[in-house]
Amino acid sequence: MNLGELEKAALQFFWEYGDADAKQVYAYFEPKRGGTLNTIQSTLDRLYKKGLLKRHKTGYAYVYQAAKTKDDFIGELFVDLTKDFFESPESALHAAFSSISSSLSDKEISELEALIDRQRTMSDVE
Amino acid sequence: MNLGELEKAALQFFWEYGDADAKQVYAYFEPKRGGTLNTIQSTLDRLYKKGLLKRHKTGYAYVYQAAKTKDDFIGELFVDLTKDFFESPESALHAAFSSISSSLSDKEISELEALIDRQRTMSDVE
DNA sequence: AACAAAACCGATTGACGATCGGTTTTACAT
DNA sequence: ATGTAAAACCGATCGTCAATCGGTTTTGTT
Repeated sequence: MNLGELEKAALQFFWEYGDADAKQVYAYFEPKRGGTLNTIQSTLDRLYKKGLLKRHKTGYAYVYQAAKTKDDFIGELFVDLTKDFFESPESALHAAFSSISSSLSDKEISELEALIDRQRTMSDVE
Repeated sequence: MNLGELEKAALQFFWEYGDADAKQVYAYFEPKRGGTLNTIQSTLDRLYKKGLLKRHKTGYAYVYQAAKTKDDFIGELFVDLTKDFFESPESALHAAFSSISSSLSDKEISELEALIDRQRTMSDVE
C-alpha cells in the first residue's frame, strides 16, 4: 500500500477532525495548497477504494470517515512494509524496537512496559 | 524512501548473504525471475545512490554490501513512514505496538520485555 | 597497446498519484 | 414529473520513479 502526499494528508485530516465531505476537506486544504475540489474528490475516492475511508451518502454528497483507527492503520502499514524482510510482524517489531529504543526516555520505556503488562494480563484471561 | 520490488529483494539478499558484486547477485536472481545483468546493475546503483548499499571497486567490478543493518533499516523506514502521522517516532512505535501486540504470544511478549529491561539498564548506566 | 569486463548512458515502458475539464447522475424543491 | 443545482463520475494529461535493456565508454589486466 503506497500512499501519495495528498492521500496521507487527507487521512490525517480525518483522524484529526472526524467526518467530512469533499467540500469540507477542500475548504481545509485549499488555503494550504490550492488545487480544485475535483482533486480532493478523486483523492478521497482513491482512499475509499483502498479501504482507508468509509463513506455514506448524505443529501448530495458522500460523507467520508476514516475506516480504521490511526493505530490500526500504522500497525497494518508496519506489517505490510516489513513482510518483505521478516518472517513475522513480531520479529519486525522486535527489530524496529531495538533500533529505535536507544532514543527512548525512561518515561517512554515505562509506558511501553505498562502496555506489555496489559497485554500479558489479557492473554492470561483468554 | 520508496523501494521497488527488485530493490527490496536485493537488499534482503545482501542481509542474507553478505557482500557480492552485480554478477553474483544476478546469478542468484536470474533463475528466479530472469532479466539481464544490466537490470541488476542499475538496481544496485540505485540502492547505492539511496545510501542503502556501500560499494568498493575490486578488480573490474564494484563489490556491494548493505550500508546498514536490517534492524536499523527497519527502524529508519518506520520513522520515515510514520513521521507524516505522528509527532514522534516513539508515539508511532507505541501505536504500532498496541495495534500489533494483541497477536503476540507470551513468549514474544517476554522477549520484548527483556529487550526493554536491557534498554532500561543501558539508560541507567549512561 | 589490445582485450575483455564492467560501468555508464540513454531511451522506453509500466504504475500510479495528482490534477482538472467536461459530462452524467442524482437529490431536492416546486 | 420536471427543472435545477450539486456532486459524482469519466477520461485525459502530467510528473515521478522503478524496471528494463541495448549500446557506448571507461577501466583493469595481461
